Amino acid sequence: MKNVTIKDIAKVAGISYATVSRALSGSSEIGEETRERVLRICREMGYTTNYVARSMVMRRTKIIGLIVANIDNPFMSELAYHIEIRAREQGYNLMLCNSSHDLELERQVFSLLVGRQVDGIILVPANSESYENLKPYISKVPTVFMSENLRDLPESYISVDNYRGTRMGTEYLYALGHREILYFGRRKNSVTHQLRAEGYVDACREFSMEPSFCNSGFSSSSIQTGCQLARHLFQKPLRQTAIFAATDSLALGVMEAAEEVGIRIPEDLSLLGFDNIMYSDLPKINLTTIEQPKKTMASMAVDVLLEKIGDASAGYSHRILTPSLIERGTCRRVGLQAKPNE
Amino acid sequence: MKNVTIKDIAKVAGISYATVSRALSGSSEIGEETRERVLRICREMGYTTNYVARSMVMRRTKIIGLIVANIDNPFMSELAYHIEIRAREQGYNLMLCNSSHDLELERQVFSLLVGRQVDGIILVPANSESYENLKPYISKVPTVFMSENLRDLPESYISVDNYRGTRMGTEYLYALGHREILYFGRRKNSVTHQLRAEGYVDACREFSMEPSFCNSGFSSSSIQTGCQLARHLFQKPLRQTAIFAATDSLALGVMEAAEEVGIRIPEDLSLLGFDNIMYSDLPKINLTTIEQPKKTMASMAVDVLLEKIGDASAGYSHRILTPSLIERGTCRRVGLQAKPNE
DNA sequence: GGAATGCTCGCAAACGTTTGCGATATCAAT
DNA sequence: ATTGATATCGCAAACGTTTGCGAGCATTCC
Repeated sequence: MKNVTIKDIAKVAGISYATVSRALSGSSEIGEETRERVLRICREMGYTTNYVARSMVMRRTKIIGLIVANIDNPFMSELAYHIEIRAREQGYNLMLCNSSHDLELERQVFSLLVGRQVDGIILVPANSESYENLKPYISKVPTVFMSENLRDLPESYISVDNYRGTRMGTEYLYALGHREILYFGRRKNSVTHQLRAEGYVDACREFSMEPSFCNSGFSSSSIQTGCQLARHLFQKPLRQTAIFAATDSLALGVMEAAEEVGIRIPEDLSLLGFDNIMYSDLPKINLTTIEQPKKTMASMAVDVLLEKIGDASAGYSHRILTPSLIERGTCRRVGLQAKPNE
Repeated sequence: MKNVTIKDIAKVAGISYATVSRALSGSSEIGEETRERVLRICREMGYTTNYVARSMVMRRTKIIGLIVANIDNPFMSELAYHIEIRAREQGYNLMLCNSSHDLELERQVFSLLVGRQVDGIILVPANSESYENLKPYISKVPTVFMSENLRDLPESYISVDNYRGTRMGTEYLYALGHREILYFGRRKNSVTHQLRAEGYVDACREFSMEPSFCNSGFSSSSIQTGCQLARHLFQKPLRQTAIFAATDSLALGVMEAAEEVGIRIPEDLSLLGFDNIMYSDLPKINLTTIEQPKKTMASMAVDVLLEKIGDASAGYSHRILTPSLIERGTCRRVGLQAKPNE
């Protein structure tokens, strides 16, 4: 039942176990015939290298930790998929943890991962306080932040240009004729949301529209929270002709609430999302949205992380990817109704 | 930069490092005052136990491996979420791998995980050949199979009663007045699909309906494959009044294709799914479906696994959970049209 | 022929823990 | 005072690798 070790191989081969190690590691300090003999014996005896022993002496585990708020969330799981694939390509395995949007838990799993001696950590922060919260631990292991970009963060992060995304989206809605746009679901404790809100506001200013908000007091942006928020919103008639949701999930929640009260999308109300999660593409959903290039972000995150792992003296880098508009069916052109000042 | 070890603590405390270890492990073979002094110093110096060193000597890593086809898939990611939470509660971390529905890759990642010395593996098999494919490796590490239940499998697995699920669903459709039901998207290389198909067939027999199939040649059940299949199906008029999709994802694909050709659901065609993924609950989707108790399955999977890890001599166990019908909006009562034999 | 070089390979330390065993000290009991 | 028991702690081995160093040997060069 005991696994066959390098010493067992050495014994049957009649050589020192150092030589076996060299045969396996592809070292040049070994004769060709002995190498082949060793490899043959390894195959016959079913040897597999013990990574924890190797990690012990090499002082690196070839494991990277991934902390997300919750892996059941189409955005996170898509990211995680591509991260795992990319990491494995580079010889790394993934250790997955859910922070459940809880700062205390996030700290716990983070220090757990450094105890695990992971070579690096990819973190999708719970919220904007994550950095301060993790500061003492972060110096212990290369870390790259994702998605939630913390402004002026002295650590590496990967994200889309959130500001540009909402700006682009707002311009799009303006071009469709909308003059009153509600920004829906802004969270206070998220810099990502902050930036998105700013892009929206600046675009409004540019077109001399009055920005208006429906803020969210929830700690996460799920369909449920979106629905609750929207239900409340729909209790009184809406003067805006379009809703720009901070998140696709929130937009789905808006759809749900709209359905309940009989508001038709896009006939009565245009709806624009952000993220382009997998299900926004469903024809029944067909949500117009701002896309985050998730696969690119994922590969880039592991590449940046590995770079940092390879060169500890390297500084940090911020990679901001450009979002793009995915035009589908939830935004409608509206006639310009006469306004007092026109 | 170097992490503080148990020896560093011993040095400043002026004691042997064995004593430090005992203080940390909560051993009774140590004085109360020294324990407290050691713990204090550990806190001051920021000591964290090195899990790989511990794993080395303890000969267990407290890591469990999770292999799924692809984590971006609402069913898998929901499962993974609850598995990770449950595992961490029990002191285990999760190492995640995607097999991408590929047997060769599945074998690769499996042996990678045993090399990682994981204490056990939870496997959502790529298909029905997975067991044969992994047989030589499986003896090396406690394994529990999930979801894809392999009939007569001499290993532990957790799954719903797929047979009962489709049987229940078919009965439901029959009760709604449907007399011609198409089973959609059966895969050949999946026992889960096999069992679901059997439940459907037996229910048909019971009600003397003629079973009919639209088989899938694809290796996975995604929205895309469902849509392609359904597009082809919808080229000629359908005599059936209801479609029982083998999977919610497939059902979503059917919706997509139906939308394209103008078939209304449920007015023109009733649609029943299986799995109850998160997005089936969206009001725009509102898919009637057979639910798998995913959270229960997840907790049970780690519990069964840990049991097996704790007692190596334990045999295997099969846990079959009962599915339930979630009645939503895609199945419609139909009038019984006069049939020749009535 | 001697030295220098290059190629293989073995020796042993090291990575940071846990733990069985033995040593010492303390204390109560006889 | 001697013994025995008990509590506390140190010593050192062990887990399975990698790797610097040196030994042995053959080859080559002057």
